[in-house]
Amino acid sequence: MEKQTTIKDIARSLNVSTSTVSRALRDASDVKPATKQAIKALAEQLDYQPNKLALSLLNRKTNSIGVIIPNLDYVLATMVKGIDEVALGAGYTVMVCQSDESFGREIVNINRLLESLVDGFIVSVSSETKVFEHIKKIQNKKIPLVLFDRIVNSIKAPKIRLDNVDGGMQATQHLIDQGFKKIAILAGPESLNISNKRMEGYLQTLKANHIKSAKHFIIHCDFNQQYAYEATKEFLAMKHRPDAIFTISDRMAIGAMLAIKERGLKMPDDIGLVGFNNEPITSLVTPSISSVEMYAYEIGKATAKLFIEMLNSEEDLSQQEIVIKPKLFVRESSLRIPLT
Amino acid sequence: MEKQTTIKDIARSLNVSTSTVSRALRDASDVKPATKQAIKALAEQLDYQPNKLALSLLNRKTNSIGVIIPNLDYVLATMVKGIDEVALGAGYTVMVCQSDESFGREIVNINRLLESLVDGFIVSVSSETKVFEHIKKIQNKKIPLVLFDRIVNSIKAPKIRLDNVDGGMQATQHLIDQGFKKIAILAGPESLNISNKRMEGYLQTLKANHIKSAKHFIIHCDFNQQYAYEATKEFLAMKHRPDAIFTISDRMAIGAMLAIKERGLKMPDDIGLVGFNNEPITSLVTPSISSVEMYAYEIGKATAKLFIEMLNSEEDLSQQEIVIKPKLFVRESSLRIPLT
DNA sequence: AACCTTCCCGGCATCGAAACCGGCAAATTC
DNA sequence: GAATTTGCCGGTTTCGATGCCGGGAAGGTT
Repeated sequence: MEKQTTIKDIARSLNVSTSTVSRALRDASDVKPATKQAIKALAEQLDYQPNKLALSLLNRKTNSIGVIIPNLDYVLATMVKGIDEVALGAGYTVMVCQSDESFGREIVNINRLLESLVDGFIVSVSSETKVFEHIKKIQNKKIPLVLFDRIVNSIKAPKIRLDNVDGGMQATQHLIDQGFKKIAILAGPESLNISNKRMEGYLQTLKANHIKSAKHFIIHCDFNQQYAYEATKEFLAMKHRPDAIFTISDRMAIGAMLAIKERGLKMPDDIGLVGFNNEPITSLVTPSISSVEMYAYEIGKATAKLFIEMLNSEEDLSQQEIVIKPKLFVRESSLRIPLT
Repeated sequence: MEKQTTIKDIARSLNVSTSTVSRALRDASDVKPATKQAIKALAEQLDYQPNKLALSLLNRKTNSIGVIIPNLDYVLATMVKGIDEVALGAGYTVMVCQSDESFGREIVNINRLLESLVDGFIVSVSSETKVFEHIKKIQNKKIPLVLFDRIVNSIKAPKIRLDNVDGGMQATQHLIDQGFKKIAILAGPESLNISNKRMEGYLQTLKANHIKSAKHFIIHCDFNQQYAYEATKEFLAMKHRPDAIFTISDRMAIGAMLAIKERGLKMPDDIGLVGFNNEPITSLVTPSISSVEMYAYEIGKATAKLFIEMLNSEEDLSQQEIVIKPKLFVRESSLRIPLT
């Protein structure tokens, strides 16, 4: 790494002061046109680029955003794309740090970026995260924070999330409408809000349809194909096994599908299946899997917009909560009665 | 954003100089134990964190790496995970910037990070990138650069890549061994090295087996399911259509599969199919698709390791090229003769 | 000739931290 | 008792860029 051209180099070469160079490059009025031109020409020639670090130090502003996410799966990668799109347009550089669903990594990542590297944080927590001191630390330092997707209710900050309850309701109501009677749910980690909300939608819908929910029809497991596969085998081994399964992610739906196929059961005749996220894979497997679209790209864009609004506005946006409506896409795995 | 605690605040509070505070916090020997303890206690209490910007400005070192990638698909996300893992362990913060396969975005991203924000670059180019001035700019500034996956031969820099020729050979030889005679290839953009190398393996293998290659059995198209779908329809509409297709990515293989199914052809009996990347989806579709594993996570880790080695070593590593061997995973889409 | 504008530019402080140098006092050595 | 060492600490400079203040020179006004 070589020494970059600085304002001093230009000043020395032309026998002017650094102040003059600075003024000339910023097109200030009080510089003699001839001097200004000479300075600009030399800056161009030497490929001068102002040192962002020096400016950040001076202005206490880095023009970058720290994005903390639990992993880089399809949904989050799509959200990051949305964030990126908006942030880049607004002149911000995005620092993506994934914590690999590890609480420790999440803390390390946040602490690193807290060292005056970013102007604010956009955070989605890991599934291991059960205490939130590291996130409150951000707020204690009065650094802007926006939560998205996997939000935390106990933290007062602007939030963007899917209407997960509604997603759970759409999926469950659809299964009921299709004539399924014994609907089980493969829920995610109990620590995650999104998991519980989707389950809440499931429970509410059962109740609204006067169907009793059964504890043994609820299994919590990690967002992981293998766990879902095994949990589904549990379901299928029951004496009175469920006739439909709602999984709160598509990866889990895939695991469930494998277990169902292995058992020799047919979808949707023997058993129905609905997933969540509407990943491309759901329409590629056989049978194709019904799934709830969560509009990840839009969530990403809305998050970045809200974040930038927060930076520029004096108002307290911490009560703000943007809720995106999901939409069920019906496919073969749950379709017994043709949709009208 | 509030003013952070600085070394000066501590100095003022305790009526010592900033130098003393600095020394105390770095555990230098020549500070009176009592003073040192008082300083440390106050620093702890005020939650003092050294300002990274100031240090970076002083030391000309940011301890962060710019990772420029064309998108965040499964393979690249996996590679980024590998890079992250190693970089984090070595004390570096990773700035991931995806250019969304856009040449313009790639330039913008690189220029932003060039403004003294990173100690070096790890780059995989976009499919639109045909001139490399922006990458040479990095080198002109003598900033460390490592290329990975989608490498550029004309640039002299350490490189980590898959043995793409070998991957193409494994796939093609396998199809030949399975009795396929008329093997077509769905190649990627002609501008991309990885695409051409995989095709080179295909051509070499045909030649080695005394099979004539046919121009109309080669179609170039973007890494895109839809394009692959349409290109495959072209193949299938031919009078003497191919009896096997090798696609250089799994997304393309999926597109091909859809076209094949639509035409009512059976795999592997009517037509064989081999993809590339070994994404999870290949084992989930029906029939499952044979694919070439490229060990993305390992490539990511190797890349970060080489990069860090480059930073710490005086040697010229620009001739270094690490080549990872791929491995074909055979599945239903191409298996006519049981493997022994 | 004295005064005032206007134009142009340099000096200095600032941001936060650390390296370097130097100085004062107490403790140790001869 | 004088000389030297050691412990402890402060001042200054540096990194790159900008903002503010002030000042010299040229030109115009009375």
